[in-house]
Amino acid sequence: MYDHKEIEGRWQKRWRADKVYQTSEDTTKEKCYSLVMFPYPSGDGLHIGHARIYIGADIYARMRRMQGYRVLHPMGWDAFGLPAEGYALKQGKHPQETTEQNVANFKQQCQQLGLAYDWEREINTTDPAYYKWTQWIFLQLYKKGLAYESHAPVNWCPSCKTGLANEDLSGGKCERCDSAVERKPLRQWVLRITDYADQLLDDLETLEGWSESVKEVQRHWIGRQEGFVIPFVVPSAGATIEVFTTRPDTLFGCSYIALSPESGYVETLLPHCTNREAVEEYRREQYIAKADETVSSGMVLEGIFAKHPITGDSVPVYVAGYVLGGYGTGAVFAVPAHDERDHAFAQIHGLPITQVVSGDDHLPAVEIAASSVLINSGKYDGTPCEEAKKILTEAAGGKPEVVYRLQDWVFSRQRYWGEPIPLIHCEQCGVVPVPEEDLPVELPEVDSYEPTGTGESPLAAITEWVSVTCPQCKGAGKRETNTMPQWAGSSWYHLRYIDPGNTTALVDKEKERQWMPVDMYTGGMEHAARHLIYARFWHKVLRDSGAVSTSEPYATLRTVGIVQAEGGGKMSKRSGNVVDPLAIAEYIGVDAVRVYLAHIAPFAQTVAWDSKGVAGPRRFLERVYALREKVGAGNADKAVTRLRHKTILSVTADITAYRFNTAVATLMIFANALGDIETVPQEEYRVLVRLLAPFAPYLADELWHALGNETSVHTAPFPEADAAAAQEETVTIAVQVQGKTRGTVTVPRGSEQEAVLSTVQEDERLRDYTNGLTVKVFVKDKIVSFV
RNA sequence: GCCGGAGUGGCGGAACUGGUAUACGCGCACGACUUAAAAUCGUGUACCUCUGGUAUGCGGGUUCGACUCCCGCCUCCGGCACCA
Repeated sequence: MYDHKEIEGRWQKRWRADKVYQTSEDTTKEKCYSLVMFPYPSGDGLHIGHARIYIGADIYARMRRMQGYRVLHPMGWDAFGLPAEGYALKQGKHPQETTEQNVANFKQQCQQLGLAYDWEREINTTDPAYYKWTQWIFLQLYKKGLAYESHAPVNWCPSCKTGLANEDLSGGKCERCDSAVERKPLRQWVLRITDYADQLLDDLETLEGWSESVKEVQRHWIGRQEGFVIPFVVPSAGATIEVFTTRPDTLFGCSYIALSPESGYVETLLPHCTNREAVEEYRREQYIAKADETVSSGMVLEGIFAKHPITGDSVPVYVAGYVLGGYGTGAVFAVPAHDERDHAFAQIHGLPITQVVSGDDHLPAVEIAASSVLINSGKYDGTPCEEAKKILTEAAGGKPEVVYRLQDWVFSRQRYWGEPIPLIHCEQCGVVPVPEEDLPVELPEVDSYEPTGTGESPLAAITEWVSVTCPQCKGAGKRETNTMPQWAGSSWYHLRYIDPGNTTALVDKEKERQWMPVDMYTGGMEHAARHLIYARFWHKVLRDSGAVSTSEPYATLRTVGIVQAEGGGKMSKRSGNVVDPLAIAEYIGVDAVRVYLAHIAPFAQTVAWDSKGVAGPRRFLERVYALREKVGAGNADKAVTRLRHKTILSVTADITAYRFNTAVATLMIFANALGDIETVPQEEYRVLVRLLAPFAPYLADELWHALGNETSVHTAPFPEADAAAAQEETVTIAVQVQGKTRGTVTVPRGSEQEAVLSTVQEDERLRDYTNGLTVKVFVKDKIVSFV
């Protein structure tokens, strides 16, 4: 038994002292930027999911370093945001203090896991030297007109007491605390991410190293939809309602107009309707509990009628809960015969249901058949639907329009623990950006940082911080008191690692070109529609302002599968089934935990923890350790040498493709083969130890030194194979009769059909089977098939 | 409902562009060592009516040959969900 604790402690110290994992500046080497999604350092420490991500990326980065790449493999802390602040509140401490504690703990745990990070490049989003540049990027956005102030209703979490972006919701609830979210009009800063919607969508096609599933999530999140806008005039109010539709062909089936409760049109029309109070009351209700409202909810605007743009008929106008404020124009024309929601609404409110498309009589008939034509549509009767879309749009004075599901990014939080938004409100000059030379705007020390719930950040109460001189007119000004969301710091951190100490620029241009883009980005699928869209957006803005040279930040993306609790299901503190990777490592060693996580399943696949299964990897490492005593002079026989070359080839290919599970299996086969021979030739063992090094870095270095090496195995060259030497001299080929395998024959590699057939004849059983049959197919070195 | 992914031994999984299904590991059984147990090592381990036959979620198809390709279903997991 090897003493894993002793070995781990010794090598950790040694690696640090020898700076084994320092990033190489040798630009003659090919670069490899391997990045992991940095964690929010919670009070619970690293969990098994972190470990699986970091270990996978670590195996890859370690192999690349040994292969002679110039590897950048850094780590940092995403320490601003609601969870950090919430944790500090619970502890009754300042978030600064708890963040420092948690970071220290995480860092120690990362080091224990043997992760080969270059700690000289460690970053922390809460460090003023870091968030100076987060604020700087915000100013660039502001100056480009990509940040704007809005008073529109936002998602408000009554428990977190802050406004949230769409991306912060999950099923209409707060992603953090699961509270039902209300709609609340609030002054806020919003980023114009929709300006980049097309680029974010189109450039997905260039990301060959991304899985289709992540790209699909992003495509859907962006939700580009081509349709039409049609104007409906409301003569009594002197207003025009523009509705968005993908089905202008159904215009003759319009029974009413439905407006979102949040729609500006409601505002415009209110003074002209006779039931103003009731409508306002209804809107208020809708703002609060929107989640489970049915299609039926709605209220007519009495006295208001829109003019049908083709027939000229008067159409009633409703405010309806089912119409979204943030999609299209916030107004739709309703066709109860051909839309399920409109149909349900019309039935409840007693509105006409007129079928205008031929086909299915069972209403609402939603699908358009290729043969569908218009009916009940005046002179347009008989026109095929697709054609009618254009014709009716034109007749109605409408035009084509593209809309997106993606909405602008609500960027202010009414909380303390975040980057202050670097703007000043001046009575004379309006909104004035903080001059770049005055950055960072540091978060002030406070006694109480609890959220207020008033829609204002706790910073608003700190008068001495809020009151400033206007940089423009030198008059009295007030600081913006909202802070940025947690997503801000993580939207550009990949650039900071490249040049962590820079005080004069976001990133040095030369260095940026030396490292970007990130070659291998490893993390969780949960960020597919959040962090990964935000980071791509900021990166494109930075490209447009010349700060970065690439259009996309992450060339290849690898997402990890979830580690479930023993027997399946989610790990949770409540169920008491949380597996702590470091606690396991206490008794079986870090190397065994690493090998276990690598071997258990394909990296991207969900897998359940198996407490019995972890013994296997330790046994394997024990066998490798025991082999050192059998190492001696001499050469291996041909079979072993061939296996060595085959092993090198497949382990290298597997790690490159993140197939760690099969890489481990291959290593086990090789190690088991060495276990079967009397004296293990040194050459074979040297290869085994180096192939093992990315997986079991501690034991590998121990064994490497036992072989007489002075420097770390992690700076040794990764073994290379001779493809020819990996070739078998003989092959076993299958003999099939009518497609069934009846046996095999072993022949020299490359044997022709005649030679194979004569070998078949030598086998009594196969001879009987194949007697009188003809060869249908012969594939060299693979099969011979008789019929 | 829509989109994406996956169904292979008792379990996690392997099988590259169609070519010997079940690698590797866990578990289990038996054996060795031991006073005994643990640990370790060795052997075996898809199923059956076993000279053969049947098995990769189910039903078809293409092929000399299908886990792999095509058509139609079922189940599970993940994401989005009043998107006009």
